[in-house]
Amino acid sequence: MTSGLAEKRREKYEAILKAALKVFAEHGFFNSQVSKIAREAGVADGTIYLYFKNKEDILISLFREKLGSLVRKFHEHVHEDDRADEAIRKICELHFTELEKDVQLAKVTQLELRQSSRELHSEISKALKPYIQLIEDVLVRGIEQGIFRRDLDVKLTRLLIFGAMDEVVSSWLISGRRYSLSAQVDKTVDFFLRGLRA
Amino acid sequence: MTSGLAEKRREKYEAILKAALKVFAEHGFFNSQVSKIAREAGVADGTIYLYFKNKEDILISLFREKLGSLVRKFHEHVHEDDRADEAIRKICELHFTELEKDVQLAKVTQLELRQSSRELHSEISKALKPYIQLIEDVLVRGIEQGIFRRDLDVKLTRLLIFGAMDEVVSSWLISGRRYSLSAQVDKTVDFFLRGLRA
Amino acid sequence: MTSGLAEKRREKYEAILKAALKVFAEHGFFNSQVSKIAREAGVADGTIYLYFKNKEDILISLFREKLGSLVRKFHEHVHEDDRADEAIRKICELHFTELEKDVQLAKVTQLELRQSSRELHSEISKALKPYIQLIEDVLVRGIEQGIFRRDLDVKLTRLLIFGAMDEVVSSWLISGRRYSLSAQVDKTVDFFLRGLRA
Amino acid sequence: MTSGLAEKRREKYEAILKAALKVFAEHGFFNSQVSKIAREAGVADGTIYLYFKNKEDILISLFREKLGSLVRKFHEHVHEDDRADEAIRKICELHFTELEKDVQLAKVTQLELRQSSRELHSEISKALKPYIQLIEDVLVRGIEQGIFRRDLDVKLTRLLIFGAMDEVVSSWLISGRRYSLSAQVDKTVDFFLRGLRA
DNA sequence: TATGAATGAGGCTTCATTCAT
DNA sequence: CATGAATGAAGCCTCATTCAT
Repeated sequence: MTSGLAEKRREKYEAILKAALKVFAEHGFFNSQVSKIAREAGVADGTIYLYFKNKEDILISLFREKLGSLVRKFHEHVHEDDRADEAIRKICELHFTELEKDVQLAKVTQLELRQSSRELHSEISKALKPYIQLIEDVLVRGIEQGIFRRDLDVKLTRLLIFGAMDEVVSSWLISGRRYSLSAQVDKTVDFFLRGLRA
Repeated sequence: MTSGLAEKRREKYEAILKAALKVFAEHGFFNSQVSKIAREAGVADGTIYLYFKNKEDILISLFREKLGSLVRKFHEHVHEDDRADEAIRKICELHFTELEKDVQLAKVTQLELRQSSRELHSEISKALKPYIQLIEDVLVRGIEQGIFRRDLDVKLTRLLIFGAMDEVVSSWLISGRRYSLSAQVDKTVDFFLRGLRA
Repeated sequence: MTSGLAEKRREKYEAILKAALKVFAEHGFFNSQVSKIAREAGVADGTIYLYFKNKEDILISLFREKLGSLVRKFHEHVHEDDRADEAIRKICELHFTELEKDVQLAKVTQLELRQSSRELHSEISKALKPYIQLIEDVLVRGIEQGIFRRDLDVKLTRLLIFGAMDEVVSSWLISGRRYSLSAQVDKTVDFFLRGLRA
Repeated sequence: MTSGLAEKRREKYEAILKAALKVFAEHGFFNSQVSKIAREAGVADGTIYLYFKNKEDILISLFREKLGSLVRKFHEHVHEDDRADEAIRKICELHFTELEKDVQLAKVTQLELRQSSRELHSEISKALKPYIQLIEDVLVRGIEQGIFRRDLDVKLTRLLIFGAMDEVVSSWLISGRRYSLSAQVDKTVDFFLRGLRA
């Protein structure tokens, strides 16, 4: 039997994060009040501070948790022995479908990702790093497999790929999600692979 | 001699915007105080409100002015009879060199571009529209010139290109500008053109 | 023991109103700062806003509470089966003695009663209505009892009576309360009854 | 020929007062901005301060001028050899018709008359004094003429009369002037005279 | 005299955080 | 652990008044 106590704690922790995701997505970080998150989570204002250091810590934790589980999902679906071009397709597919499934996460990711505070920035970079790294790994593998060009600058190219996908998601959000995001996968991947192939 | 009155007004208006750019770049919109902008501009707090409706209006005006002059610069350098591939190169070159020259503008663009407030968002989208449109125009021209693929989705592709460049700039900023941004032009354009060419 | 929670809340609510009464009486609504009321009430500035929507709401609530309890007092002392002329005497007596007892209330009533803001005005009219109505009821009863003239315009006359008493109080306040207000009851009522009697 | 200079000055002085009357009547003293008065008067903000010490001085001057001319009008129409009861009728008639003719003055008189500041209060009392005194004079004369009761307390009764009329005007204003004010003269005077007659 | 741009003190209100229960 | 009332610092904005032109 797992500890009922720690489990209870974990549950409330997640309830608060879920509430925060909703509130941040709706109003943005600076226009979200801790009290609103508390109400949404069904706890008292003070309770928040038993689980998080401060308001910013909520956002950071949120990114860590959410991006962590996203990255895990990528790793589950992209394997070392996959062909690199298939891996790139898989990555783009996951990127678009996962954010299409979880609009709140998409909003927070796109709208709050580039906020201000020093601490925030480095934390978010840290949380994103494994994903960017995954893309780089695939690029390296593709070169080794002879599928991608040898002269690729993998550090630069991973940014081009991530940024391009990121912008497609942002634009889709700003448009009010008036079209299918996942329907953009094929054309996007096509553009990438032409840029990558040997 | 030309009207000293309107000129004086224009000068102060620009002094405030210049101060705002500096303060916003350093602290982000929500962590910037109007009083700090006033001090930086060498005017009284109240003076700000003779030139701007409120704090948000400063940011919006800043975008309008800065992006407006950027877009003008693009139009000066990219001509209708240019080869589309050369135009793409020119765009990327300007994008990187202009932001490398004006780090504060880069910071505000990257950090504040995706802020929250409804009004803000639509204003910024409006300000960016002509640039995104310019990219699209070049793509269309490229297809007409037989240089780019006929099956390009220009609406999607303009986002891929803009997003990729945008991410390179962001990453460069986050890195603390430890390398040359304009040195990335060649490899970036190479990647683009492979994705675009017929 | 009864609920200490709601009781506590009520206590603080009344402490703030009491403080507001004092401050408003001394400086007038527009020259009173919320911070001064808070200090007088022994609470933090922010606490005020846990009990009142804004500064104006304090004044409105003050009127509602104070005039409400005044009106209640009138109803306790003036009964349906009283002779109408005795009822008029009672009303004037209470009007003068109650305001003589509570100078701060008198000041706020006289000085702030006719302030500007739309909302304020209608709220105050609403709070005063039952009192003016009480006077009218007594006039109607007097006519029915055959004590007062049948040709009285009760809507007009209630204003004459209220206005006359009101002015006596104002003048007494402005004079610096250099004479007894309640000592004016007999002569005032005498004047009224001559005007009313059949 | 009168001095064109002083005349010009007088004209602008009155233009500002007229503008102030309009603005104060519409928004109340505390919600009226000096700049709004200036705009209404067609002068620059700074010009106001060439004619008035400060904002409060505008209100005080306004009262002095307006009440002064009102009082003059009363003196023109009420003569020493009139019967006192006719004089009372004349006073009430003028009170109602003059304020009915000049709604702005009525509003300022009723709404701003009892505002806060120390200086203001005493100034207004001073400006009102001659009018209240006029009523008292008539009362005294009425007693001498054997028309009014010998036992009248003239100091008190002048307040009752003024207050009653004042309230009728206020109520008429608050009602949105939905009925004729001057139509109330007969019944009002009837009430007064019953209270006064020997 | 007249202007009106500039000033800057000051007030209302919000909200992250604390702490007594 | 949980609560939520209370705190009080801080910021945006207004507007009476001044002064250089």
